[in-house]
Amino acid sequence: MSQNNNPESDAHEQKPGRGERVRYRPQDIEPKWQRYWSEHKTFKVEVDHTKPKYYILDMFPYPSAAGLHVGHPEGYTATDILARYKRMRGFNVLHPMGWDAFGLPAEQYAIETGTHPRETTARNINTFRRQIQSLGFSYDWDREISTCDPDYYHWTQWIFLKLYERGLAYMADVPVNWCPALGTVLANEEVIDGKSERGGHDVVRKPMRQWMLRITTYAERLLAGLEQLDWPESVKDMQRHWIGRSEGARIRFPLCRADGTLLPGEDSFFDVFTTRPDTLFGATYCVLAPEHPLVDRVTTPAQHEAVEAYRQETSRKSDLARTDLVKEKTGVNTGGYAFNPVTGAAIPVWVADYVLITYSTGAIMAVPGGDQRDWEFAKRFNLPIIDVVQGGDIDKEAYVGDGPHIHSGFLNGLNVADAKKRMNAWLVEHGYGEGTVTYKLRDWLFSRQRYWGEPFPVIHVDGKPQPLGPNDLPVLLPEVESFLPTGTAEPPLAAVTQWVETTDRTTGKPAKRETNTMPQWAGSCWYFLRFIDPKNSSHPWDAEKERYWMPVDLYVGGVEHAVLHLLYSRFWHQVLYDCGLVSTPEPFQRLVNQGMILGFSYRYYEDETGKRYSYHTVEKIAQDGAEEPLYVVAGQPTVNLTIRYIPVEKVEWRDEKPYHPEESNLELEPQQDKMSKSRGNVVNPDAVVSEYGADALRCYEMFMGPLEQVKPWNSRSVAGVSRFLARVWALLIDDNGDLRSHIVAEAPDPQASVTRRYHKTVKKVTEDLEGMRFNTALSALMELVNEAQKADRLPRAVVEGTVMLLSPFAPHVGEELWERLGHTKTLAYESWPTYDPMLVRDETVTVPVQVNGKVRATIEVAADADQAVILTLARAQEKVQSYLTGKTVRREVVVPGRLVNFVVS
RNA sequence: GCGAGAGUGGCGGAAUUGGCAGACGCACUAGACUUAGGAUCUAGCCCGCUUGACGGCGGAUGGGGGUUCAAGUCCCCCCUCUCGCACCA
Repeated sequence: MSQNNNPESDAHEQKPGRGERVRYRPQDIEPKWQRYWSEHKTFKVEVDHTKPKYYILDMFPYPSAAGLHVGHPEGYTATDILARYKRMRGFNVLHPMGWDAFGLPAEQYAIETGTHPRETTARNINTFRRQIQSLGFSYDWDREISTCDPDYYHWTQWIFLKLYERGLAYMADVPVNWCPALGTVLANEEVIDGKSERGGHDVVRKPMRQWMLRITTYAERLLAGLEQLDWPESVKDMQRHWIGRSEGARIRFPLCRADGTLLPGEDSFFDVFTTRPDTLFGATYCVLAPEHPLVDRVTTPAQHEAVEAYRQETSRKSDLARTDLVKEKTGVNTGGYAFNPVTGAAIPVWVADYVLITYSTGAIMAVPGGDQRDWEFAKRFNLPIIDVVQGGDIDKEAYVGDGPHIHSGFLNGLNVADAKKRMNAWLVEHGYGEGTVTYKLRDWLFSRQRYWGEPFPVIHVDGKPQPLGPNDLPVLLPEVESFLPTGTAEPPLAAVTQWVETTDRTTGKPAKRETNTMPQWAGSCWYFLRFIDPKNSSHPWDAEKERYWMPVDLYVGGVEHAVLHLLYSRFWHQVLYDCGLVSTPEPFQRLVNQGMILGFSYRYYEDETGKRYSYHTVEKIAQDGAEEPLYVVAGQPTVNLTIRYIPVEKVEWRDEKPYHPEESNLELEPQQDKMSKSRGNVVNPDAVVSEYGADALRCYEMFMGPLEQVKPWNSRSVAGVSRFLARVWALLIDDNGDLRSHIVAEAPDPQASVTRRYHKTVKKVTEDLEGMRFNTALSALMELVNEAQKADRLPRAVVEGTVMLLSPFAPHVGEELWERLGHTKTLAYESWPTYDPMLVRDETVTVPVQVNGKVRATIEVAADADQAVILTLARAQEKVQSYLTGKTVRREVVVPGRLVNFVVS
């Protein structure tokens, strides 16, 4: 493997510094301490009932071929700082790292190159591990796990069996997102605007036999469980929206003829869901989704052709086109009728794609007077609109507000809430439906037609799925000849005949193995439980260890997992809780999302002929319904331009402005974008480590701004933080590499400003760490160091405390200085410094004196000076006098220790 | 369209929650030390007016209004940006 990026290789050839000064050299000390931690297993933990536990977890990465980018260490640094801080506060800290190692890219790479995904994955893991370890994180590496390891997926399969036992796993024919280019089915969340999330290939709908997990059974609990979690409100909201609970009623509409007589037959009806059962009197037509099974039966021969044509048309439409809001509503009359149970009227049944087969029953009753979508449809096709709730103007739009019901028989005069109750009772009484709850959440499509995933512990006997027993686990992933998709919907495993063909142990009958594999989410649904007991070969985890460590106290990761990973994990955890296998109903007590780190990119524009344009001459034209605007040459709207990027390192800078390297007068447009190869704005952490060291990278990532915030990477600022670490170094170590002689063993002088600053800093850093305000904690440390630089004597206690305060942020510097202070073992378990509350308060304070709210003078007073003293002193100020003479003092505001304000006129 | 969040110097960002706006850092300017500096140190650095200078005066937290002795912070209206969701009946 290439050693080019190894932080141990010395990029900075020693220019003999003047007089051979011994300076801060991260290249020397960082590998030294990383080796120390690793050899001494400094961060190895076990259950210890004498200490409070703290489980702090990072979302484990998918080890991609690209390696770590600077976004990863942001969250990892934050958790590492807290892990180190908590250890020094006496907590038994569980802080593990592992790999989410099954996944599409390794398999796609295998398809392209024939390299086994296992090899690619192992290589990528090694890179990731090396990079992560070069940053000095205090993980307990003895707990490292990988989801593609049979010792791990053994238990993923085991949990699947638990789900199956409880009736939560089943097979069904579902219209799935079939992606011909990838040769696989994608989950809804992997499809964006009708294209595959990865690669942007076309996706079509196709019915297939699939494994499903009944997550909908847990909808209510997944919703309720959110209440007790210490998570960002926005994430909870996203989950609530995703679950999408809505209360309403199920109403049965029998099919009928134009004259209102019912059609015969068991299946001559359809159900609709409505949140507004109170508006049933205003239901003037019904709409079935084009995919609705009853469409054929409802459609009259005369309308058959038109309906068929419409269904064909919609099936070809992408989801994007179907949900495009700007377009007009479309639909076709089936010619059939439904019986409005409350009015007795025969109302027409239409087919329209604004009704989605995937939500609820795939059919609606249309109340154009009370629903804007129905109103638009009714206007378009001249369907009747009845006003059922007073308060709006149905000539202009549907009225969705509250008000007394009209034209509604027994509901007349009631408000919406009462009318709903009344109607629900009526529906039950007459057998036409009932009040009910519907969720947007759908059952989880749990199989993929892929090779690189967990095999299902299932065989098919006589065409029926049969779970294997726990002793048959793990079902190992077999070797395959080719990773190419079979071209059909058949998964690659189907081609491994020897593996597929098996026998049922209990009956001896021939059986076939399930050839689908589990989705990538499976492994990440429970990895935090395996970390608790990663080597256990007889159980997924030990129950007592689970009781000790769970729940995860703090979970840090990107917002991109706000819904899916976090919802799926919660679902599995609740099931495991019901099985009595875990002791907490929720897995992650506290969640924090780190903000994305952006990179500066530099763009220009190009037309078809290759002519380049600067952003000064380019105009953006927003397009309806499209994400990206159109770029044209200003004044020439016909010339369509393409965005081009110049990689950061190739940009030419003149007068602080970026220019094209080949066209020197072409000024580039600086932008802050998500880091990506195509934009040429990716910052590689290895490069930062080799230039400035891991401690500087860590500190810079924290110093950039609040953790949760999106923020741009600025390479020059890393140097500033690196200088700070060098100043800390120089504060303790002289040019010969010895401890500075002004560091003295004497007790700190409580009057010395550095002592007071130190105590304030202990307080500030401690509070900021508790509140995860790493940026302000670091600036407080910088202020302390600036102050300490001015002192001619530094008490040892202050110096040691300062090193300890800094050590969670810059652990290598921390350990090295700690050692040079004469200590022989790691500072990782030293007691966190404390402060003296008396020394945190200044004895005297500077108080501004305002006249009419403008500061005119400041006075120095004792911190506890009373109002009278302050006022007398304030009045005595010459400057204040000059503003008071000739004026009447209307009011005197004195906030002790804060300010004085004279209100005069 | 709906929901959430955010707008503070040239830049990243601070501001004890209503009390001196701009901490800390970057960039920049000047100086010192240097054979050298993309090293280090010292000082300056929101904007405008004014002063020979010390200084003085005024303005400023997206825009407008309000409450208050006092507003970046609280209230109302508007604008912009970011991120989710998006025909969910």
